[in-house]
Amino acid sequence: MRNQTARSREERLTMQVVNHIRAMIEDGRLKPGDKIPPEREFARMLKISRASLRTGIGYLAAMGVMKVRHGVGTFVADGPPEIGKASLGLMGALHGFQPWQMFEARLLLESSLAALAAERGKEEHLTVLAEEVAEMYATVDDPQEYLIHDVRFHRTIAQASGNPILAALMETVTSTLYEERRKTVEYARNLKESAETHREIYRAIRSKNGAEARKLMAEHLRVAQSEQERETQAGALERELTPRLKARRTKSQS
Amino acid sequence: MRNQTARSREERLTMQVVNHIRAMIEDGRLKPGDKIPPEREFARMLKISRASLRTGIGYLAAMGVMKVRHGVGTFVADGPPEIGKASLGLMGALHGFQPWQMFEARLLLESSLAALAAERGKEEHLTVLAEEVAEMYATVDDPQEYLIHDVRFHRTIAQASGNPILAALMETVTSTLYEERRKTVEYARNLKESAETHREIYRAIRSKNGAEARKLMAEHLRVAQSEQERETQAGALERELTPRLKARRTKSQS
DNA sequence: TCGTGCAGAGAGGTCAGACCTCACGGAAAC
DNA sequence: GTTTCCGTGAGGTCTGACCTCTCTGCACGA
Repeated sequence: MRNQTARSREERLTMQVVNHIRAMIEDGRLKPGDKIPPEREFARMLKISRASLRTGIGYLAAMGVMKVRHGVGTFVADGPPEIGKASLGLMGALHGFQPWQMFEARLLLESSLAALAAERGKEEHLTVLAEEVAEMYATVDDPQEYLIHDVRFHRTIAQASGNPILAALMETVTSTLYEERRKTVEYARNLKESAETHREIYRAIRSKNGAEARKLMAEHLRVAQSEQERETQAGALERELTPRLKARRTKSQS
Repeated sequence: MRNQTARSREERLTMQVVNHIRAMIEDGRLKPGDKIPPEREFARMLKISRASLRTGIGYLAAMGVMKVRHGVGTFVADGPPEIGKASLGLMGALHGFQPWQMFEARLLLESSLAALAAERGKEEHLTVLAEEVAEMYATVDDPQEYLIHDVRFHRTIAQASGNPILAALMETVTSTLYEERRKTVEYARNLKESAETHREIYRAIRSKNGAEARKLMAEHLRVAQSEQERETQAGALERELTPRLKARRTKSQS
């Protein structure tokens, strides 16, 4: 990787930066959580201007591969993999994605994920699932808190499936839905019932019953979908009846 | 009545640009294929420096929402939606994605997509599918050309499913696999048989037999996976046996 | 008439360096 | 011991000049 000026005519500097970092990741010089050199220094090392380096880093950041923290530094992402998470919203606006399509995608992914988790789930995953279920029961009166464990439960199943790609795809779809849910979960009812359902899913996975886990998960998500629709409506209704909350400008409500 | 300037604390300029363009897309001022104003002019309009504007555009380009063409202009993407396509490779290097996981994800998505296509496919989609199958038969002796129609066939099924989100997810996974395939397809055999399989899938979809379509597609992809593995091996083997390709001077070895 | 080639305009790509803002940690003040 | 303040390092933004790529249209020659 000396001077590969040969391909310079084909590759913009942005891509050179991306490829350089990609190479560093591939041969282990960079691992999730690592910090890359300061921009000024790195730019000098690569013999390019800081502006160009920043373009490349911006590209990687947009894809979720790097995480930039103002005043601190730039790091390699270390959380659960997310594929083009931020773009789903944009693509949605661009191509007119419908909510039901989102749910359909989720249903498909998660029910299969549950089945895989039942087949391949390790003891450690089962433990976490059990804990999250317990937490759900314990927080049925605190919707926001409940939601956190709900999300974790589903995320753990995704991990237990043993396929990080599918897990990442699920994360992509779910995160958008989750944003919406956080605003409406206050209007939820039957959280107890919801916890009950999660427990059943857990039991199916624990007993390695893939078919059952798939079926329960699918059903759970169907219920969740109609529940979400109801909550959204309830939220909209209340906001209409009590506009005193704040004349906050709802920037977009689809 | 705080304007957007109030949020400068919270939102980096990059995001302002992204949100501005997002808004333009959402209210229809921008549609796929449209060209945005030249950077210098646009920057003046938004009252920010060209550098910042470029950062924002770079972000959108990275996510596949915009397409930048040197010397020509910047456009809103107009092809089939792709979610974080470019990032899959990076994420793979970062989290160690395995080929079998890629195939598993594909199998899951495409078999369901085929089932949905059987249920919802419109006449126009069926027509295209039929054409592609015909083209496949016609190009069994030209692997590269065959591949093109192969890809189109699968893409059309995705479109026919009526769920652009799932289609986009499939596109994300498949494009990576496709890159690999293009290099090894030369070593393919049984393209005729492959065309036959596609035809059967088409027939299942045409007769609105979702279950059958799902089953055939799943089977097809399993075969495709092992075939890919064989081709890769064949390719590697040949490259090993004939290292002369690199030695410029073909000193009459044949 | 037709084709070729080249120059100019428009638009994105890169650069350099100065200055702003933020996060953090250690020193000074209380 | 706790709190406050400020220096340092790192990312964020700006300016404006210059480079490179595309496309187009006109002039020239076959």
